[in-house]
Amino acid sequence: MDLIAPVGQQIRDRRQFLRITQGDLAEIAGVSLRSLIDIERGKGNPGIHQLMKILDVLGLKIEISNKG
Amino acid sequence: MDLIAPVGQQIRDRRQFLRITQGDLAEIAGVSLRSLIDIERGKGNPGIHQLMKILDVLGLKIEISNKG
DNA sequence: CCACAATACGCATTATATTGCATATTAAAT
DNA sequence: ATTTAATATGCAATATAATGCGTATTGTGG
Repeated sequence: MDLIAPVGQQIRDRRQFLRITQGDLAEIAGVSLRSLIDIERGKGNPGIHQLMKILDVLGLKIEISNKG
Repeated sequence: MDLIAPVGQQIRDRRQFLRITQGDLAEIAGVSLRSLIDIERGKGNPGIHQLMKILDVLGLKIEISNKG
């Protein structure tokens, strides 16, 4: 049931592209390092707020679209 | 702090387009009617699983994209 | 190899979402 | 206008996410 794994991967990819650590991203986004780690790893079930705080810092956003 | 209001609105729009009730959608998606109501209204902070269960039934999906 | 930084995980605590129930409000149909 | 369905809200109970701490593992530069 690893529904958010792809989302976590995208977050990680983008973070690494920007060359910032999990610790820094977590602090800037205002979430715990622990939470960010879990999200990147596709663990758990983050709230949409939590997710948006992180995406915001990375210059990303959530979109709803039709399924292929 | 109504971050998910637009998401809720999209869910509602799509549901109404499909002419199903909140009760039916909630049941099919496997979430409580109460939760669906709150999400459509932009209240609270649903988990991504919760959200995906609903989007799935509606033939919608979450995408991560660059911010404009 | 060694030291240091970054990432990861188990566990307990705290914060918050989810749910059900009762009840209210709103909308639709006859 | 009356009845019935649909949508909405307050509240209490339960489930689950978020966090912090300690520690382990992995990665990286000297």
